[in-house]
Amino acid sequence: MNNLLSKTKCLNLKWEGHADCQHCAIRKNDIFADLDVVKYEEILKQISQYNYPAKFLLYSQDALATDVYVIRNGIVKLEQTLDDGTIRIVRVLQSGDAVGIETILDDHQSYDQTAIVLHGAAICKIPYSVLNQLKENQTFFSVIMKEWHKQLVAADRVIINFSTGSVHDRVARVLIAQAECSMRRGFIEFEMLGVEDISALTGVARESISRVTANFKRDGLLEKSGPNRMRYNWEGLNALIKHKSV
Amino acid sequence: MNNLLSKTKCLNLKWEGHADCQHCAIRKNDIFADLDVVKYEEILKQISQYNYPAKFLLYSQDALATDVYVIRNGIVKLEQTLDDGTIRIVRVLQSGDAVGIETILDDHQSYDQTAIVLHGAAICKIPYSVLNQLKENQTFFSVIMKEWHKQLVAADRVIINFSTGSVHDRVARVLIAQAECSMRRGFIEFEMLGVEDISALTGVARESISRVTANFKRDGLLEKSGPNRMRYNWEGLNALIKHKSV
DNA sequence: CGAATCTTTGAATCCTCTCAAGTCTTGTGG
DNA sequence: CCACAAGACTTGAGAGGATTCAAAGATTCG
Repeated sequence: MNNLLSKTKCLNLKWEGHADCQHCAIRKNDIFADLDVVKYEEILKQISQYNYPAKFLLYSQDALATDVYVIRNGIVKLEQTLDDGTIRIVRVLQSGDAVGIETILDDHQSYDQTAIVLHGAAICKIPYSVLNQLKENQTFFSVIMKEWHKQLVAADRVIINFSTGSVHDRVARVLIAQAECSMRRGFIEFEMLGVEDISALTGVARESISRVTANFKRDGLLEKSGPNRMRYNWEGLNALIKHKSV
Repeated sequence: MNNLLSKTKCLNLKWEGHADCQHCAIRKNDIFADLDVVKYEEILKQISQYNYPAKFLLYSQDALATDVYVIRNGIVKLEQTLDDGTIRIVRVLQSGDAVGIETILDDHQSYDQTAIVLHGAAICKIPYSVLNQLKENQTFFSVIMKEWHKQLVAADRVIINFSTGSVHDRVARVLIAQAECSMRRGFIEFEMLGVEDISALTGVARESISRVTANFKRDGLLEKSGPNRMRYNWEGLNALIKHKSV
């Protein structure tokens, strides 16, 4: 545990003010899409927005669940520690996703996982009290359903794409997922996950991950383009998977 | 796909009448825990209860989501087919769990997985129309939240317990989960999952599963006690895992 | 009872892990 | 701004584990 804390950052948060939900880019996916304007003002004040640095610990497993976080920009991992101390990432969440959605459960217990920011992220923090006020709202119901659903899809992705098949395939699928994510934003390069994280995401030894990515680089599928940044070869990466499909 | 259908059963359902929610053993976990009695009667009529045999196909991936099923008794697997034809079980659901909960999403799309009954199961079938009527209800909100949460816990269990570590450990954890399930009901034996299913649950080759279970039998941890039935050695099984911790 | 399906077992190969050492990065303090 | 230390990544070699293909043995169900 101390070990974990020593590797994560916890201080010096940049306060970005109250959330500007009116102009939020992801508001179409947002919890506050159809609230009436009167209640809107009061509720808004309780929501803060921060820029979190990489490795920032949002909350840890078993801590009291007090806030739901909504990712405006960036990536957050949810990880769980096994009996033998192994860490396994159970989902990777992105722009528009909710982090710590179990806060909304009535007997709002503790968080199920530890949430850590992967790449610098802009995140809104929504206290339980706000969520509680909204439970009467009709549209809130369906929006929250969708959030739960997104969590499930993310968990299933870890099972199907990242925990199945050879190490070669798993890593290829992780990279493709990363590339897809930045392709959507028009980039041809992405911030690389650390070997440690890919290992925790795939359940494969660090060294094995390293060997495979090294091969990808030699084959011209990946190319370093800066600190922690990779330029990728989209067709090449996808071909790795496609070839396998009988 | 045809291959799949040929292995599942679809016919000769025994109609068990409208659900008897008043006397339902799992009603404390049930969707209808706190509904007022007036609406109760109308809604009840739309819910059917069946006894499904093993291997029964409840619905398949991509079929239109029309009903949520609630397991009163038995086990249901949710599986997903990968690009290369591999089948992976993404969760195993039990008494009290909801199957096909994505039905409740507003744009009620298709099912995300294929649902197949593992061991004979008593299941209630709840049409979308019923769910839709209930969305106004306050307590319905929190009950449904819990159902989503249970799904996530089940998915995480597959990642952490069944997709991590050596084949030996994964199989041991599958057996322990099965044993736990029947221990809760006071039995010292349980219905064994087929090799095929354990394989799809752990992402490990059938033959490897077989080898490991064969060893468990030799070591006196498992003992055949009937067709598909196993008597288990609780301490022995758990010791397999405990020893590994640190 | 027999056919079809599912399970067990063997042997060889391939893959992945482990341990260990060396290289490269990153962040910090002088 | 450079140098150093800590941490992260790469690489090698050997051992152990898992997969594959193939064939024999059990079970189940009609």
